[in-house]
Amino acid sequence: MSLADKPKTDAPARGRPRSEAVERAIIEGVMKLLEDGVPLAELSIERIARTAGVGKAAIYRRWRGKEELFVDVVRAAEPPDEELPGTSMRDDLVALLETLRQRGLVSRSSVILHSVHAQMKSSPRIWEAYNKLVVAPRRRLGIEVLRRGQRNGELRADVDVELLNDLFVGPMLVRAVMRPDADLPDGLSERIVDTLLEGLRPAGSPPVSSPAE
Amino acid sequence: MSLADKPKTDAPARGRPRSEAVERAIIEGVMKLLEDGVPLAELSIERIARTAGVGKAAIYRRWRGKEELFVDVVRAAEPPDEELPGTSMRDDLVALLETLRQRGLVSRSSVILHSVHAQMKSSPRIWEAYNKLVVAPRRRLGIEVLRRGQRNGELRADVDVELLNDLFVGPMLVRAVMRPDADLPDGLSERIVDTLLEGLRPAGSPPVSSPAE
DNA sequence: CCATTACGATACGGACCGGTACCGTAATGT
DNA sequence: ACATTACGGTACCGGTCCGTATCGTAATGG
Repeated sequence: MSLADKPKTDAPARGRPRSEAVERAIIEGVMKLLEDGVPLAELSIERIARTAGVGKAAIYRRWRGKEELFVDVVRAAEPPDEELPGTSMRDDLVALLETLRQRGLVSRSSVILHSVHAQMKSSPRIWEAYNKLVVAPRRRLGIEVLRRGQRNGELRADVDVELLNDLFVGPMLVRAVMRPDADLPDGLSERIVDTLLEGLRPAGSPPVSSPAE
Repeated sequence: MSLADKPKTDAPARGRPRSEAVERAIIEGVMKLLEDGVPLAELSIERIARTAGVGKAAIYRRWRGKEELFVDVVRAAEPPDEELPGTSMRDDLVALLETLRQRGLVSRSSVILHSVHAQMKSSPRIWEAYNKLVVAPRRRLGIEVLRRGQRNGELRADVDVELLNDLFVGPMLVRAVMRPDADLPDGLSERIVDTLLEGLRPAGSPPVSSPAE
C-alpha cells in the first residue's frame, strides 16, 4: 500500500507532487519515537505528526491509519538480506544465526522486532506483513539450507526439517527477542550450531539404541 | 503490593472490610478481557471497572495504577509448579518442556505469556515481576536438572549450562510464544529433548574432533 | 447507636485522540 | 496566468481516559 500505489493507479501528476521528504520524515519519526522507548501503544497520529514536523493531513493523505503506516515502517527498517557463504551447511547456518544476533544488537532492528511481536496478538495485519516480508523468506532460506545439508550428509535426514530449523533458530531468537537481559556475545552463533551438530551427550556415550549399526 | 500489604501495616479493621469478592472480580475481569482478545493497550481502568461490575474507586483503593494491578493478575494466573519425575535428566527435561507446551495451549496462560512479553519493553516493572515470579524459578530448576545430568554423565560437561538450557527451552518457547500459527503437537517435548541429545549429525558421521578451534 | 470504612454510581475537569475541514502558501503541469 | 494538488498549522467535534470527589447505602467494631 501507499508507497507503491500512488504512481501505479494514475499519474498525470497534475498539482504539486507529494514530497518524498515528508514521506521519509514521517517514517523516521515513528522510528525515532520507538527507539526512544515510547511504548507502541502511545504512538498516536497526532504525536507522530508532531515529532515529524508534519501536519496530520499529510499522514492521512498517505495512509489509511496507524496500521498501514506501521507496515511501511517495518518494511523500511528491514536491512537487506546478506549473502550466505555457501561453503558448507554449517557455515550457512552460522551466517543465518549471525544475522539474528545482529538484529538483536542493533537498536533499530531490535525495536522493530519487539514492537511487531508486541502487536502480534492485537493486530494480526502487522504480524502478517512482517511475517510475509521478513520471517517467511528467512525461514524458507534456513529450511533450504537444512535440506541441502541433509542431501549432502551433513545433517541427519530422519528429523522433520521444520523442527530442525526451530532447534537452530530458537535458542538465538529467545535470547535476542524474549530476554532483554541476555547477552549475545561474539561467537554465540558458532557455539550454537556446533554444539547442536555434535549433540549433547558426553563424548564417549553410545547413542542409546544401537551403538554401531 | 496490595494483597499482602493491607493486613500487615495495621489492622484494627475498623469500618466495613474490603470485599474479597471485589478483589477477585477485578482480576477476573482483566483476565476475561485479555482472553477475549482485547489488546492490552486498551485496558483502561474505566473499562476494567465496567467489565468487573465495580466502581473505579474500588480499584484505586487497592492498586496504585494499571501496572500494579497487572502484576497481581500475572501472579494470580500462574498455575502451580508441577513435580519433576526425577527418574532421569532426560525425563525431567521433557517434563519441563511439557509445562511450557501446555502453557502455550491453555488460553489463560497463553494470553498472560503474550501480554507480559508485549509489555516487556515498555514496562520493565511488569517484566521484572513476571521474571522473578515465573521465569527465574523455572530457569533455575532447569539449570539444576542440567547440572545434575552433567554430574551423572548424561550430558556433556564442556558446554555452558546457560547455553544448554537455551538450546532445550528455545525451540519450544519460540513456538509457544512467538509463532501464533505454529502447532504444539503431542510428543513435541520428547522429540526436542531426544533429538538434541542424539545430535544432529548423521548416524555414522565422525565427531570431527574439534570443529573450529 | 455511632463512627468508620467499603461499596456502586455518577459527575467532574483536564487531557489526549481520531478524523475532517479549513486556512494561506508553495510547487507543479498546461 | 491558472487550475490543481500538497504543505504546515489550526480549529473543531465527539469520544475515551485518568484521577478525584461526592453521593446514598451497606457492613463492620465498639
